[in-house]
Amino acid sequence: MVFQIDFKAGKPVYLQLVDQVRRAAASGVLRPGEALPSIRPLAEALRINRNTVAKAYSELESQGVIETVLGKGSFLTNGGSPFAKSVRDKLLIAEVDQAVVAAHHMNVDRESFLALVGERLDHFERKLVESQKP
Amino acid sequence: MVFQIDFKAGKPVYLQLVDQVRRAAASGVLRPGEALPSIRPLAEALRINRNTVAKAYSELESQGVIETVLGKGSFLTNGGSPFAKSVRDKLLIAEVDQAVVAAHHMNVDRESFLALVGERLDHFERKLVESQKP
DNA sequence: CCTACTGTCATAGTAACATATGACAGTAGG
DNA sequence: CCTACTGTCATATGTTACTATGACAGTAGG
Repeated sequence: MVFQIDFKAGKPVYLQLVDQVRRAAASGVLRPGEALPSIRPLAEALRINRNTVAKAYSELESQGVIETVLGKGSFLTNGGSPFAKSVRDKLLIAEVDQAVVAAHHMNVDRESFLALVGERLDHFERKLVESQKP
Repeated sequence: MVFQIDFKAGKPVYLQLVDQVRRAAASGVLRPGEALPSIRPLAEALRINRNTVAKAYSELESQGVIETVLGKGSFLTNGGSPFAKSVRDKLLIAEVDQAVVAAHHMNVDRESFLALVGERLDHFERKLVESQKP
């Protein structure tokens, strides 16, 4: 698992890490129960501070993506966020709406947009299958 | 046009305004050429600072959503963002990916997700039609 | 011209983010 | 037990993002 930090991205570093771990989990690159890189080595590899990685992991734990045990490490949960369904639905709708608004504003028509969504779904499904082969 | 600010949303106030104006533009609630609320009255109505509104409008102008004339006001452009197509595509893909990852992570399957996307497209198309009637 | 509106700029204070460092606590293996 | 690994906490520091305040500049109409 290789992570990548962009300092001039405008987005907070710790949130970049959160997103990438979530993506790795969603695409199957990281599997349930699997251990994440430990804080100190990962911080060194990414050239960022221990506390920044710790903050990202802490955020991921509060989102229910990982579980962390003092002295042992952090591990992917077997899936299923801790959010109530209604809350999750609202979050998902908000995400979808943002993409839909962006498409509208860029004059992307319905068919093109649905095609793009299909493409991206395929893209992640492909990564998921690949990661389960070897 | 009524805007709504949530101070405990975690998201910067000026970006909340940007999103809402973009949504209003995308859904047709605001039409090309139409004047936006002027900075000071809007700031007062929303109980936020004039400069916060000004910053939102400035951001919207740099995104090509509105045009603003000193002493006259700010107006919706007749559409078409100033971004090059490739840049726009990357932005749109990033938006879509974020929604797709969220869906994956919430164990929402492909069909349900596509159904949701269709729903939200309908939702905005409906608002667009409604706003063009009267 | 003057007043009332428009947006704009300069400045300053507060909060968030990231880093750096040191100390502490639990776990595993020699 | 001791050492080396894990995560956690507290504190300090610098930078940047955000918000707030007041002064400035262009426009329109009486």
